[in-house]
Amino acid sequence: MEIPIQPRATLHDVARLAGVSAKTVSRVYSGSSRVLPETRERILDAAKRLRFRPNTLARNLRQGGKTATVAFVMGDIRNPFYFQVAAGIEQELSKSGFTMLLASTGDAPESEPVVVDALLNQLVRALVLIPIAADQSYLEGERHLGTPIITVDRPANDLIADTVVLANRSGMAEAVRSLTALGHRKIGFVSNPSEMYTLSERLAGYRQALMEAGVSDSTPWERLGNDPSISPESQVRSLLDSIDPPTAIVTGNNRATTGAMRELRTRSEPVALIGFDDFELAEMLGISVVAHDPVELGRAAGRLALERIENHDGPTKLVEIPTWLVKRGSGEIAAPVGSVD
Amino acid sequence: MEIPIQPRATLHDVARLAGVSAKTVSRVYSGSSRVLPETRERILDAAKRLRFRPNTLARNLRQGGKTATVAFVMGDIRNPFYFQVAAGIEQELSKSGFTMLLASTGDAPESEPVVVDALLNQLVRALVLIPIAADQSYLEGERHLGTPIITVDRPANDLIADTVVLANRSGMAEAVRSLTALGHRKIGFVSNPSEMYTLSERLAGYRQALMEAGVSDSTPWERLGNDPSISPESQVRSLLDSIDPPTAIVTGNNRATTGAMRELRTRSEPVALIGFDDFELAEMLGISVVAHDPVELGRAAGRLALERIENHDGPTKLVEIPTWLVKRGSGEIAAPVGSVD
DNA sequence: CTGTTAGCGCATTCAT
DNA sequence: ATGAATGCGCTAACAG
Repeated sequence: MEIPIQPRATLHDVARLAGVSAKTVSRVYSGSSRVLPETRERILDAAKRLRFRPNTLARNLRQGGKTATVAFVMGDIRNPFYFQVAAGIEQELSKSGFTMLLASTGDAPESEPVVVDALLNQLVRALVLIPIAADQSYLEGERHLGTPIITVDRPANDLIADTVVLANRSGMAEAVRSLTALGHRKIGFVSNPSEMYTLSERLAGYRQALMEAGVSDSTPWERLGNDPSISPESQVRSLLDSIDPPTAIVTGNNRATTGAMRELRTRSEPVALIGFDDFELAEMLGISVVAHDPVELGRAAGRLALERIENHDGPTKLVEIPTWLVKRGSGEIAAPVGSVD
Repeated sequence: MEIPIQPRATLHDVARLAGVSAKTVSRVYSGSSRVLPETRERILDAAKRLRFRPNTLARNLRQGGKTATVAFVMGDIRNPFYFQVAAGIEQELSKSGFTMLLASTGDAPESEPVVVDALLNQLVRALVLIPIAADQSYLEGERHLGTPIITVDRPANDLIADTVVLANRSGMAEAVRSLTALGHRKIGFVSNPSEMYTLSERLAGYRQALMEAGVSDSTPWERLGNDPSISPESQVRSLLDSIDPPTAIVTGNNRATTGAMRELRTRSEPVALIGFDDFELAEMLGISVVAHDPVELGRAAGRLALERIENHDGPTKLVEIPTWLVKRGSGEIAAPVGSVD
């Protein structure tokens, strides 16, 4: 790296070398107004020789302090789900020439405002956020400054903002209905600790579908994992070992599905299983799931951000990304005859 | 969203309201020099009332056109491997107050220069790149302008740059040695089309270990998947159906491992299998793999970027991230007696 | 400890 | 079609 670092050329340097004024060079790069083809040539030539690259900072400053970036703040950066979302956002933004600034809160609620603030200082044009703090009211000020705020995967608390969520409730309800249609009535719900909002929505969908099938109290078969130290496996175990074990199980998320599979593998009873969230080897393993497209979640958020940047007005939007039931066998096991009391 | 958007306050607005000069306000926000506690109070108070947020654009411009951002350009944004890398980069950068600008080339080699250029226009302080174009010489100019360039996962072509790669060769060699130690000599190498560099390194490690075990020509057992339309399954099938089938198989990457598993499941012959790249359910499925930490790959790249930003000089660095063999059963199947001719 | 002057690199007036 | 002044918001360099 023995590089003789040369200073960065400016408009003026290019102008001098090309024998024109700075403004003319500026015109070439803004693209808008017309420049004589031959002077343009001379300028581009000079720019190339000087490795000129217009200073976005200065340009943006002059144009009213606006950048072409959107911030995305997520929780645990290792969670593949969030990265799929990030992928979607980036995909959508790049179509419009925007770039994405990415940061994570490391899943620490108290760091959310800090991280968000750091990004807002970069003068982003919009903020996409997976809310993790208890409360997003600290963003109220920024919102009044005209920065569009979009939350993903769950709504913000104490803040008006556009939101993109999965069809958690209806997706889970569909899964449970497919089980009740096969005669199941005793259906376990297992979820390891997960974010409150999505869990409660999925649980609501589960209860609703059971209600429709005539099961009014499903609490005996619910294992909600409020205690993080209890593994999904052990929850499934407790279900199956109970006096009145379920004939089918639905899980509230990816991790719970894996845990359930692990436990069911050690059992001989045929228990139907439908998971929430698809995963890579689910097809090979024949696991039925409520699938969805996390990338689409991101794309929707990206579009929402761009729309708001274009036009700040209009009512708050709530976008729901569809889920769909993928039948791969594990969920298509009929209830044993006589299993319904 | 019926927000009465208020104009953004500037230093001067705050100064006026607090009854001081702009510079004093500036001092409060730069933090460096001392300001009388009571004036500081007044200023912070005024700032809060005006929802003041220092304009990073202007600040950076004034301070020499430098931002606190690093660009990361990756190929296919849906590839979880790259996102793990991104996670590592972000993790490391955020420690030093830098943020990451993220963009993807959508795996289209011809778009790499375009995407890179867009990010460089944002005046990033360093560029981390997963090279995908045939040639990175187009970055020579930027390098001379002092922008550190770090490539990840594979070296750049025709460009001097710091590089972080996996220990592809030694990792694969270790896996193959563990098989030869169990008596295997006929070991298949299967890889679906993957990036040239990593594949050739892993192949080299495979060949080297076989050489050590006295197998000088392994080509009959190599299935390199240069044709994207040929699935790993079919390659494994062709191996097992050959006149002299292998007693063990190593795969060149994640996808090939899954494919191999799929095919081996349909077979009765006990064939040892070791995959390259770990995956979520490998443990549950008992698949031995050459594991590595993609996040660490990113962290190393992030550190390298920060080092170079601090100090541009010094020799080009090549960092190799270790891999390790995880024995879960599938690779610990001894060769059948008499399988060595 | 605080204020004044100047200018970062560029684009928006208004000229010519 | 091109050029000259002016200022975006902020901070370095100097005052005082």
